[in-house]
Amino acid sequence: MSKKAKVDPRIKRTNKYLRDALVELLKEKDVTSITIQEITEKAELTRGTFYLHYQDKQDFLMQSMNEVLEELIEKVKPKQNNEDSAAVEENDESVSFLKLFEFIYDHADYFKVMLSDRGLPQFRSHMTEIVKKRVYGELISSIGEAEDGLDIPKDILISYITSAHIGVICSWLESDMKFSPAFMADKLTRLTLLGPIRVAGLENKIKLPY
Amino acid sequence: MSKKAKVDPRIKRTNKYLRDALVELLKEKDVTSITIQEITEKAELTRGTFYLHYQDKQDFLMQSMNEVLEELIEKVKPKQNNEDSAAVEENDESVSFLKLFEFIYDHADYFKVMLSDRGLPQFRSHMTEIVKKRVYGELISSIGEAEDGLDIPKDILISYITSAHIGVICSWLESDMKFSPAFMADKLTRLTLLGPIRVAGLENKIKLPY
DNA sequence: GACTTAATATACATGATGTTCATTAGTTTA
DNA sequence: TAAACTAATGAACATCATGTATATTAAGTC
Repeated sequence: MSKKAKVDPRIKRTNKYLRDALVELLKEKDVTSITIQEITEKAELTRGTFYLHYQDKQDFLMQSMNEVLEELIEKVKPKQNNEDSAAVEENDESVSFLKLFEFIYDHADYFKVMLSDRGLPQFRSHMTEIVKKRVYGELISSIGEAEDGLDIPKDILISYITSAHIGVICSWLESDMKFSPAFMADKLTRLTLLGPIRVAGLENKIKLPY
Repeated sequence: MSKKAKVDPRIKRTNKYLRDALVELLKEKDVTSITIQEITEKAELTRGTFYLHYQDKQDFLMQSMNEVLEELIEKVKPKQNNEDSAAVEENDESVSFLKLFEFIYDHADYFKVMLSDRGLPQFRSHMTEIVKKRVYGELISSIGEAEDGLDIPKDILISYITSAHIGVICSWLESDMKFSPAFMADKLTRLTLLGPIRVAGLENKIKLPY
């Protein structure tokens, strides 16, 4: 299983330049108004070189997005009970949310612009799918496949929790990561398990309609 | 106060044609790859006519978005205690969420594409701001301006709830409004007040880490 | 029916795209 | 180290969407 296929260093260099240029440009203007011209100029490459590697702008954007997000998926994936690594699956799920925040922290520049409305819209939906899988996993591991016993349609429940997560991540990025990844992962887990009102300590002050 | 400034019927007609064409095109391809050419073709207008009313594509998109969302804001705004309308402010907030779902239901085609990743990214953030205002209003009216007493940073709390709302709305649209607006508004309120786990009836089955 | 203004038809300059090909420069390997 | 590959460059070209301008026609207003 050849993990790395010995890719020409010039290609790696070119790709890096193009992606760095993209991130730089995204700080100034939205992805729609960025041209291939501008990207290659900032990368100090010829426009022809761009077309040597990508079909068009969309292709380029999707490939660079997928590269980052596949790395994220790998990092966030719960460890398998492999041959050597003995069963350490205890707090697996909350760990995976911590890893999520840590990864985003390490790529904050990129995530901040890509999740803003200047970024590639597909990035948000891809992120949402990734988080949804983790949320789903957390639920399943807690309650099993119990589809029916719920008092609320399952997809509404999952969408509520998932989207809440994305929103908290965005507001964290917009605050320039005022809090630590560990703090955020903890608060997010509590928000979901106890509900926003109880976590805020407002359960007495608020009028519950039932 | 002249509410309507007697706008030429030809202009109204043109605008309607352009916007209808946009929605049609958005069902097939994403907003980025739609050209002014295509819009005017589908609208059966000249390209010159487009530039008689809008500076460019972005201007057109923003104006049509704002028109719809300003109407939404008006509908969702809690009724003032006006001269005539006596104080009926009882369940004001949950009513406003119901109105939100009803409005979206009436414009489902538009909201569905605009909130998807084919739509205008600014539409999502604008919607988020609108919902955030309502969420904020609901909290304030329940607990007052109590900034400090919270066990969690206020902006995290608000972001959590707000984004959860948007997510539920999106999943509802994607399911082609499987449930009624009243059902959705009710479930959403319960999800927030009781928390997702309690609403699902899972508080016994799940391991609470505290 | 006269006046006003929106829509059309047409043309034009500009700029980004995507493709091609000969040439130069950097990597690999024999 | 020289030969063989292959990536990057430079330049040219056709195509297409954009944005602007203007004279003409059609629709709405008074």
